[in-house]
Amino acid sequence: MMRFYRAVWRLVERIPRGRVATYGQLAALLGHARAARAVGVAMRHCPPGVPWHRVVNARGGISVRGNVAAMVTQRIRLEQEGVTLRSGRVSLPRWRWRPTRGRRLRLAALDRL
DNA sequence: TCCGTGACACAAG
DNA sequence: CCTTGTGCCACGG
Repeated sequence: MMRFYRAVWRLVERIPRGRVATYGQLAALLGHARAARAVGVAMRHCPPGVPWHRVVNARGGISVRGNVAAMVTQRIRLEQEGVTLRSGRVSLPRWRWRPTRGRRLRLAALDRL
């Protein structure tokens, strides 16, 4: 159980420092283009160690709900990594993580867990 | 098996 | 820019 969530966490761990990915982007990379919401739920149950703060919504904004502390933490951590926010949003063209396809990102392998 | 729950995305107004 | 409304879907009860 929770196969999808675990695949999401593993993928999030691949996001480099100073870069961000969107919920929809991660879902698509996992081959579930329409499961962006599920990715959000996966983030809410993130096990320690997963760089959840590098995941933002399609507009580059912070989507954390009902948790002011986490919301602030995400902004602080992103800034510490050099990601700049303007009006609470990051420029996706500038900071979006673009994984190199091919041997490195093995979707089949990710899907298997 | 059915049903409610979201850290989504996108289109309208 | 903001606010709704709608479509989507993995998960757990």
